[in-house]
Amino acid sequence: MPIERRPLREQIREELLRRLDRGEFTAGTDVNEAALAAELGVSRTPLREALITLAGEGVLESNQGRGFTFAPVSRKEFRELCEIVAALEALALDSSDPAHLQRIAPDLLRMANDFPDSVAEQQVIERHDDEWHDLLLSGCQNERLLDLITSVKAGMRRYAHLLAGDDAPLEREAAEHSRVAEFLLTGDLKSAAEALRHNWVNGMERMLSRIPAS
Amino acid sequence: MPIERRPLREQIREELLRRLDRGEFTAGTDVNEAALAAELGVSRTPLREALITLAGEGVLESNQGRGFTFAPVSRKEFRELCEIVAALEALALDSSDPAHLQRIAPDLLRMANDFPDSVAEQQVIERHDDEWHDLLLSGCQNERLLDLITSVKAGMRRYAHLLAGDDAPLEREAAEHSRVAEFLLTGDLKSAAEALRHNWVNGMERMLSRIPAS
DNA sequence: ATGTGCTATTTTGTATTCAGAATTCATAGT
DNA sequence: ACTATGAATTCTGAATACAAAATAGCACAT
Repeated sequence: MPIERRPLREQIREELLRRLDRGEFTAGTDVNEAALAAELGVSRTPLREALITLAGEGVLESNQGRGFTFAPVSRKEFRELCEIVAALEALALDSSDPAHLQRIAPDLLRMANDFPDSVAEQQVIERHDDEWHDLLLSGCQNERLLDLITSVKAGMRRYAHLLAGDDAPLEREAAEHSRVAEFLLTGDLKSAAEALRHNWVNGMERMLSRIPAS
Repeated sequence: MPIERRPLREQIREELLRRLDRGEFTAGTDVNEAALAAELGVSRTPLREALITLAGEGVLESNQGRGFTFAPVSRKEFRELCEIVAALEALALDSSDPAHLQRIAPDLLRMANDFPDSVAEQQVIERHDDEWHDLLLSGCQNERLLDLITSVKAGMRRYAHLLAGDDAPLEREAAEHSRVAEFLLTGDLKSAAEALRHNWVNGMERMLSRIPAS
């Protein structure tokens, strides 16, 4: 097996995203580079590099002379992000091999049905959801598109922990995933893409109330 | 007037993009940080920061221990990028205020008609095209989407200079812009979005032959 | 001629240092 | 008490320094 060797900035970026998932950073507050670097046990240089990429993904904002701040959450932005991801995943579906989609449809259906029960911790639920979407897009040949989707989703991680603890959405989510999978089974791509978009928009509406009014 | 004060990394990024437009960097070659920094008259730190953001936008690739290389161009990637931008601009149109679109439609039409003549230099043509698209999206409220489009388009700049010198596409482009504008005039958003997508896909097909076969 | 192992050089990745901007805090004046 | 002014401090932005990895060159063996 190849030994993993990745630049520090990437590891830092991922660690920061993990902490974001856990809600360790409150939106709107600014980053103290020296303190954070010390906490992570690295120097400011690779930390800043990670911060810059995160700023490019919309997770942080950078203000001249004032450093980086965790971008404030807002219903407006969350709506915007959902619309973007919906469009991008729909495009990815569009440019996937129909045969492949039909092949993975049973797996998608199975995954949708045995969704984690509501007592599972947030982390598990999210991972499950991610895996479903990853499988869904596994046939997309447009690499740039897949990268882009990953990047935009990173920008949504700030909202992840706000969802935690609400059970109702879970079954709903599973039902919608099933719907998408069923359309794929019958080869009805158009409807599948539509259902997928509906999943995002609907999921968004459900979560919206949990986001503090700007 | 407020004095402009922007971080060095942004200025460097833009300068690099400008040079890319002029075809000063050949795809596939790697960046020598020290040399480039010296040439730009800055230190390696802000240069690397710019390189990292450009890598995030797909302009560069970064390999562990080997630094940054200008991402190679390929027909496949160009096709991918066009599809993405087409989808994103269509979404932007979708989430624009119809009234505003109808209001700017005459201007869009005018701009499309007095496109720069074929002897104009590439720079002028590109600027004109950009302005048209900027105006088109001026009514889009989805800020994240606009940022994303800008970012993806940055990734396309590597292909800009490959197009230079071909006249035929020009009139064609103008005609298609007119079509979009006319649909907007009549308020037919659906068709306008369709025509816009066609413009991207079509423009792509036209340019494809100019890209060296991977 | 080809390949292997070693050394020297170059280049990246990270740490540290330095200068200047922003913020804070205290003080003086109203 | 409240505002304005200025020094002290903190923090960022940029430059420099250092360590480790990669590359290139060369001698030597096959």
